[in-house]
Amino acid sequence: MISMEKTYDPHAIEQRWYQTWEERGYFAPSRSGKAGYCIMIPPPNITGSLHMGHGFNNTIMDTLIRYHRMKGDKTLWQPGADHAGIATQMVVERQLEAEDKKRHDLGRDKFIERIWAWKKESGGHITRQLRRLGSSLDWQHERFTMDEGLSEAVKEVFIRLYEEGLIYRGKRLVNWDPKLHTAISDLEVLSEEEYGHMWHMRYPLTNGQGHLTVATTRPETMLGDCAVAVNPGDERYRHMIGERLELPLTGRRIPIIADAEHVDPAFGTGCVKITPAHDFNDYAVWQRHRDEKAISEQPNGGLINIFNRDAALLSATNQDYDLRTRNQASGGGEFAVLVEPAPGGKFPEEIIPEKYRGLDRYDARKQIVADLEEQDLLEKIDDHKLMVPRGDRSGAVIEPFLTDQWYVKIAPLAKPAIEAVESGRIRFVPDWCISRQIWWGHRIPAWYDEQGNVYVGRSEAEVRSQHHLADDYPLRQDEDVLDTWFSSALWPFSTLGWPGQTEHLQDFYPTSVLVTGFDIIFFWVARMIMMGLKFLDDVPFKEVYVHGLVRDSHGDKMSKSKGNVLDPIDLIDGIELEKLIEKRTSGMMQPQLAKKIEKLTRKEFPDGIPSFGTDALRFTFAALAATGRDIKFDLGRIEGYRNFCNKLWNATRYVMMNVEGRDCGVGEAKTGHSEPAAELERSVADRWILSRLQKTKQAVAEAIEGYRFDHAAQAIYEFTWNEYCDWYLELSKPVLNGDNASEAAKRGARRTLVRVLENLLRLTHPIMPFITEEIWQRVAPIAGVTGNTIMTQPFPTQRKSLINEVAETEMAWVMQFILGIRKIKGEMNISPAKPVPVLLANVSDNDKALVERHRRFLDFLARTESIEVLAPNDQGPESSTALVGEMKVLIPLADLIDKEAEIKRLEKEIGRLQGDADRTDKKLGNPKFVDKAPEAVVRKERDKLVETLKALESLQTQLVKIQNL
RNA sequence: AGGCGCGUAGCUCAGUUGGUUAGAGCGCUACCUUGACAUGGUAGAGGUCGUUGGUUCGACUCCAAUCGCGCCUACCA
Repeated sequence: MISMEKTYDPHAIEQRWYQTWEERGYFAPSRSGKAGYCIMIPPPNITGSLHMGHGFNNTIMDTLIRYHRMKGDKTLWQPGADHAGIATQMVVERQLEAEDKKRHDLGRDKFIERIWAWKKESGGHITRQLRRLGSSLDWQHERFTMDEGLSEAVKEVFIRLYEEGLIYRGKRLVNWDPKLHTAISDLEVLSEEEYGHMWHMRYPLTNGQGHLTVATTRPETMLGDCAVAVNPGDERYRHMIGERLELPLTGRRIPIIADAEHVDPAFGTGCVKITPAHDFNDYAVWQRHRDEKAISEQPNGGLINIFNRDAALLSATNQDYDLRTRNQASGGGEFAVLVEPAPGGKFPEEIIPEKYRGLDRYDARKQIVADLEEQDLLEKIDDHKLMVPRGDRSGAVIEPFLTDQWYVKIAPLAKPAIEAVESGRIRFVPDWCISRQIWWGHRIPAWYDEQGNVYVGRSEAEVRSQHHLADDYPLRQDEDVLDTWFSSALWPFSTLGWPGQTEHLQDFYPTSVLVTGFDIIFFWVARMIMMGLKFLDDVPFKEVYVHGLVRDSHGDKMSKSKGNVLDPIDLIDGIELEKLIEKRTSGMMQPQLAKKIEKLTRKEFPDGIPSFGTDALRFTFAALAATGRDIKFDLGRIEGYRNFCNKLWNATRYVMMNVEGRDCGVGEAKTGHSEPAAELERSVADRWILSRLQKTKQAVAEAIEGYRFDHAAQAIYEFTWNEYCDWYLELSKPVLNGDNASEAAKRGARRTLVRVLENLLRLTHPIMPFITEEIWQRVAPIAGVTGNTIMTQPFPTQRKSLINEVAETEMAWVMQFILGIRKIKGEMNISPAKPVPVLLANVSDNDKALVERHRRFLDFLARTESIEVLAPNDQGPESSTALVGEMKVLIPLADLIDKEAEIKRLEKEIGRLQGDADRTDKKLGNPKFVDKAPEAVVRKERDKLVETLKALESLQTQLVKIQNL
């Protein structure tokens, strides 16, 4: 047997054990298990690296998985990653940028090759980090959303939805990211309040009767106005409805229209300029009024697009012109654009005065404001707070933009999902825009011919054969790819082999639980439910465990720009201060923050971060995982749990020291537990700790089943530290080392020591896999348990026969005795090591028997010099007093005890008891209480009062005695 | 604006269906290198449970109002 170091060192064991587990295939689902238990990992982005949220999330999942695996369930934890379309493309584009290249220089195929190469090289980063957390994921079945199998599932879903008319292509306003040149969904847009201005602009009436003033936050969009709307009930403007205005700077004439729905007379001037191609609300107004002659006679029916894909004003000289014509010919293509001119109409850019063509939107704004000012058409500029929508990836201000995109109809899909969740009201989000103008992702399985007809199919060949198209008939595949979330929504079944009818699908769908944070995930969950119900007729998971966010110790969200990010790996391995600073300040978007971050970091971690090990980190996450609450991650907490690991380690050292090579009364090893091989005697301590263990097992199992990982962690912590170590190990010492203890008693103690420890390790393994495995390997053989790994040992179950209330009561007496003496010593400043003579007064027969039986425990733990039972009426000499029930434990004053101190001590105790007695007395004196409260409660109060009064009397006589000294 | 959550010891958090003196860890104070562990041991100080009102014999717990903080959703040109 290798000797154990005095201090637990996680590094020596963690990676070694993980490798062993993985190599031996322990993570795979058992062949034989009973019930199926399955969790899908929320697939992390391949571009990602592990953050605290992952740490927390995976700790919870792994705890559940290990628990169920030990319970004998057929358990699968499905690993994998998300291809993260936009994020990944951006990473590789940035690399190209460093080489002074653009993705168009490479072309689509080469660019995608390059992404795959990047994935091969760097995509494993996060999965390596997941391994460091001890996550027992079934790596043999790792999946990637761009895998062949998953791509099949994506295509299959797309086609089936298309065939049912649930996927369609349409021209709509979308959220356009002018930097990434793609549409994004509502969920990828983050609106934040920013300070801006409100421009009040005058639009002159064409009849020369003055003007209307419109207020806007975006003056440059006026070039695309098709009307000004007022509320029909607004007295100020009612008479003007139908009149025309001259749209400044353009020479165009636009109507005044009435729209009650959109226009709030109380806001701004009560007049709203309508720019249908660049504002979602205006678009809705336009749809309501498009058939009115005054609108429809506007250029392009009033739907006037003024921007190109960079959100600069259109210009015939820029590339969009060519792109657009090409797109019209191909019926789709790389950039599905804009508004085609109405027959005989103008191209959009021709509507824009030449002066502004080609200007960026913000340059155009400046110019237009200046020009309006010059013509005295600018009434005023107010400061104004507004919500500015930005792309969550690029940070660019999103432009509502008119394009052709693919959509999924949400309402018919959501309906069964809602019924399933019974969540009642969910807002029907506008249909889900699923096409993205990027290259990395699942390409849309649609082909166009030169007439613009659309063919959807699994492949070009399939399309040709299905529609009887000749081989040389020109077809061109849609250039767009699907939103990454489209494939994520299929994750719970695409990973299991769908559309094939696989064994995995049989065993593990629907999965058991989805573990996820609040984040954006609501929509992901909703989409998984919709897709699951649609294609498998069943929900994708039976339960959803939603946990909070991991924040820093002050409750702030961790973010790179705040410089308060903690890396779970740094907590595991530790990191030096300088390295931590370097890490926190490198690659910053705003380098000017670096100084502040450095200062903050130096203050908070003057010595860097020490190494805590994975188990301590996991235990911390578990202990902080209260439901519905964010986690404030406090280093003090993880330090405490590192110490806990050390405590467990050293308890083991003690046990090993005492049991190794000795007779532990363990017979032939069987599965589960072994029977005693030789005669053995169990002390009250043995019976007590075994009883406590049974209750702890139950508490831990119930806590895990109820997702109360904090309760599970606390139960384990308390049992280990406060019961097993503080009391039981100490109580075992006089037995194991005592000359007068029988061999049978020693055997009993050894057996209990080692077997309780072995149980405790299995109990703790789901939360702390590494240390428990390491220790278990040493302890199990001695405890009479065989097996290659703790991972597949049965989770401990309560043995009712070992619950022993008598032993617990008896131990409570022993503990009270010992605590009483320690308290006197502590408060009287007597060294705990100093043996004291003890006298007992008011002793019952039961007390006498207990003293006799547990004498060696009392002597050892209370350090008594002698224990003498006084005659029934003998109150003994002047002493310091503690009560054990009605028995008085006396330590004679002699030279040991300070009289004044003892008086103070007694007075304090009497005061406390008196308050207690008064309170209870008052309660019992209230007839309403006695009448109305349940019998049991009243009796309890009565008993309590009697007890308190007895104790009070006892201490009072003691006080008088000492005062009279 | 709507919805949800949270305010308990200096700090981070528990507190099951209302019923003894509201608990733990860290921190703090005093003492102790006792043969598993100083990443330790023993003893101790510290809370009118955000505020106000109500229900009740009894409220940290239930109800209402209010203050403070956070999140989600939506959004007015």
